[in-house]
Parts: sequence; structure tokens; C-alpha cells
Amino acid sequence: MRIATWNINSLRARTERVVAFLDRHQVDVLALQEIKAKPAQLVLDPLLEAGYEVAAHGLNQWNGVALISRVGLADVRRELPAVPTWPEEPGGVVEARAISAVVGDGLRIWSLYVPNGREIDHPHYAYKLRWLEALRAEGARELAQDPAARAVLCGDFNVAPQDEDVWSMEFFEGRTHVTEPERAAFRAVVEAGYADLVRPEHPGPGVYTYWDYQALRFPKKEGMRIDFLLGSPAVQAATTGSFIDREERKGKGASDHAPVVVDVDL
DNA sequence: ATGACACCTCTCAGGTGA
Repeated sequence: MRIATWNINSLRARTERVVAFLDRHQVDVLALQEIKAKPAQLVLDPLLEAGYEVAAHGLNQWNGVALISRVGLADVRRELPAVPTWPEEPGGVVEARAISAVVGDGLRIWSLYVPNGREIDHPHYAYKLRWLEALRAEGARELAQDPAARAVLCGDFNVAPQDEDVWSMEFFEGRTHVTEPERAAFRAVVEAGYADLVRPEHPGPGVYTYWDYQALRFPKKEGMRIDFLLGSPAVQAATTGSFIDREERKGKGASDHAPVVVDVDL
């Protein structure tokens, strides 16, 4: 089974790119982030005609996640348990940043869009850390219930776990994505039992999944590795290969993120 | 070996992204 994650930066603006990507690589399950739409706003016919089912979760023009599968889509769950609201005060809402379903032969796949954090002294940064803790707790709960669980956490984690995951640590000095608390929150998810399925085959430096639209970051190879597929032990053991589809970042109308693809023998 | 921000909406300005 071939699974992928991709921050699409508006599904409505790039539905045809998604269909072409699924066809080009024969992807079975795709986790999308930043669909930037309510489900009712989406025109899904091209995906349905290509043989896929879609489960989308979006509340407004911000955030939004979806799962696209041609190997089943059962027991869909929206939101993470115990996730903080934004803002973290009365009147705050649970944003559309998580959706999961069971695909294929009992694989629970999550599509996750971790909050950006904005600036280190911004309330959004504390929200990001608590959101990651809610993810760790849910991941730990699943493996405590069944250590052999087939589970994969896919998405835009908005954390560069290592210095080599950004094009310049000098550039990111004092900015989010590279701070120790964010990295510790990411490591806590890994230490709960979810291994990076791509890094062993594609170590850095210079391996990225995101390039800013501005300042010629992509042709200058100035990117960040912030999109990950983290697998439970059963999924890690079944992983047979992976790649980052850099070609998809090229040309007019590209998302600023590239898809990340993993093959699992499940 | 790639291309000079781009998406959204309470739209021509502001919020968000990283």
C-alpha cells in the first residue's frame, strides 16, 4: 500500500494537481492539510471518478484536513481528543486540524496540521506546544491499548526536528519551528512509539519538504523538512520505501509543500 | 535543470502562512 501526505495549500485551487499526483504515483491513501474550505465547498467529482473516497474536515477558510483513499475509509474521526481550543480562552474553538480513518487492512491513518506558532512570544506558540502534547497523548493511548496497532501519523508538523532540516539556522534564529520546546514536543511523539518512516532512507542535510514562495527559495534549494509520516512499530517494520516528490513543487500553481510518499507492505 | 508570494474572504485590503 502506498500512502502519502501533502500540505496542499487550498484543495479547491489544486484539485487537478491532486488527481494527477494520485495517478502518477498510484497512491492508495493521501492525507491532505490546509484544504482551506468547508467540505460542502469542495468539488470532489474528479477524485470520485478516479475511484477514491474522500473524508474532509474544514470549518472555514483556514486550516482544514482530508483523507483520500481507494482502499477504504472506515471509522472516520474528526479532531484529536483533549485538544486545546484556539484561542485558549472562553469562546475559543477546536480548529479543523486532525482527521483519521481506518484504511486497507486495519491501518489507522491521521492527517494532521500542527499549528504554526507564529512567533515565540505569541499565544499561538503555547497553543502549538499543547496541541502537540494532545497528539502525543492520543498516539500513546493507541499503542497502550494495542502495542501491535497499525497506525501512522501523517502531516505538516510545523517543526524542523534537527538543525539540518532548515536551510539556515542563522535565518531561523529567534523564530518558531526550530526551538527546543517544539523539538522536544516532536521527540515526545516519536518516543511514544512513532518512528520517522522517511529519514532513514533519505537523511539530510538538504532534504526538504517545504520551500517558501518568496525569495526564490525553491530554485535556491532553501527549504525546510517539516512534513512527516510517523509510524507505529508495526508500520515501521512494514515500510519498504519512501520518497519526497520534489517535481510537484515545480511550475505554475504549485503548493509550497511537496508530497511525501511511503510504501508499506500491509 | 528553477524561476522572482499565494491562498482565502465580511475582496482591491487584511489575515495567515513559515
